[in-house]
This record gives sequence, structure tokens and C-alpha cells, in this order.
Amino acid sequence: MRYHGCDMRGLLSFQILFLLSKRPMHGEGLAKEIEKRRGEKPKAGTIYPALKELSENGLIKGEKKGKTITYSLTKEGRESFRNALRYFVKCFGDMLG
Amino acid sequence: MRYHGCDMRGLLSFQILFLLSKRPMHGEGLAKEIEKRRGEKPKAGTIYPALKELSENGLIKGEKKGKTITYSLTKEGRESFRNALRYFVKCFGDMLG
DNA sequence: CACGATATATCGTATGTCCGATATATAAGG
DNA sequence: CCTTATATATCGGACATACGATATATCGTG
Repeated sequence: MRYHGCDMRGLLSFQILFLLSKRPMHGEGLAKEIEKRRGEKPKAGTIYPALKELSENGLIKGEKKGKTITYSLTKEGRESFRNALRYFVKCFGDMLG
Repeated sequence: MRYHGCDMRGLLSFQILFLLSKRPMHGEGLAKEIEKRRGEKPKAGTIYPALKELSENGLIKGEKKGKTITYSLTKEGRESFRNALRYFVKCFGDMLG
């Protein structure tokens, strides 16, 4: 999708790590939190492949209870997110100052 | 490229609009400003197609002087950037608080 | 003018993000 | 049970970003 003349796609995995650094959540909860920020809710075909990839990379882990899977950051995920946040601030921090 | 476990590609056009909202610049100058922030300098094959696309969309305009082309925001580009920045802050503003 | 450095440009290729469509499993209610 | 809603999952396709390679034009210096 195109926002305001320039594409804003990207940073989905980063935003997921950010949200999970606040508290564990399942896929639907993450999608709703992202909707609050982006205005549009990422669809199933977007959020679940992203969660799968983060799991396979060992940055998050999921615990299945009934029909939901609650995800949380692994130790490696917390470390990764700290570094990613530092990089993000260096790149884009001056846009918010 | 992969940074810290999650990809940070994206927002190139947005970052270009931001830099041009500060002052007019040519392609190489933009690449160097982006290098300061991202750590790596976008290559010619990345920055020039992006500038071309922004030009074709009427968000920036270029003025050729010798071998350099100085780009600046058009009226439409300034408006676009304001909206994009508002959206960006809504999406990611809470990561810096 | 010859030469290297700088600046712009384009092509082919790769990848992450994203959606629409589709499918499955579980929970909840009648 | 049966139906509906919720949650998860996967596939095909589209697109911006991004690089390496290559090419051209201009500037600066000797």
C-alpha cells in the first residue's frame, strides 16, 4: 500500500519485537496493536508468516494453549531488539525531534 | 541486508523526502546523509531509481547544473511529507518515548 | 588534451513485506 | 452435535527496496 506518496511498508518484524518486548501476546493481539498504530490491521497472510520467520530465527517462542499461541521474546530476541532499536533511533530519531 | 535479526529495509523514499525538507541536495549528498544514519551508503543502483520515481510522482524536482542535479521538494512533495511524517509518528513514535 | 574522480543512469536479480484466497483447528453457544 | 466465530496456517502474486555490474557525462588536475 502507498501512503502519502511514499511507501511505508517495512519494519513489521521490528514492530512485532517491540510489542512483544512490552508483554507476551498472540498473533491476533499483535495484529490489533499494529492496527492501532498503522490504521490498518495486518492480514493473516502477513502476520503469521512474520511470526513463523521470527520463531525460526529464534527471536521469539510460542506457547500453544487451546486455539491461541502466546508469543514472547527469547533471550536472543531481547538482545536483537535492543540492537535494532539503537539502529532505528540512529536512522530515524531525528525525524521526531 | 539484515540488521539485528529483523530486516530494516524500507522507508528510503520517506527518508529522502525528510532530508530534502531540510535543504535541497543532489543524489550523492543524499546518499552521504543516509550513510550517516544507516551506517551504509546506498549504492547508485538504489538511490537514483528512488529519485527517479519520486520525480515521476511529482514529489521532487531536479535542477541540473553541470554534472550534478540538485533536488528539492515540490509543493506536493512538502504536503506529502507532512502527512507521511504524521503517519510515521503514529506508527513508531512510541518506540522513542 | 589526457586522465582520474565524481555524479548520474539503467539493467538484472534477489528479498521482505503485504494482500487475497483458502484451509484447518479450537472455542462457544444453541 | 451443529454452527459460528476466532485463531492459526499456507500459497501465489505484487511491489519497493537493494545490490552488483555496467555505462555515460562532467569536472579538476596535471
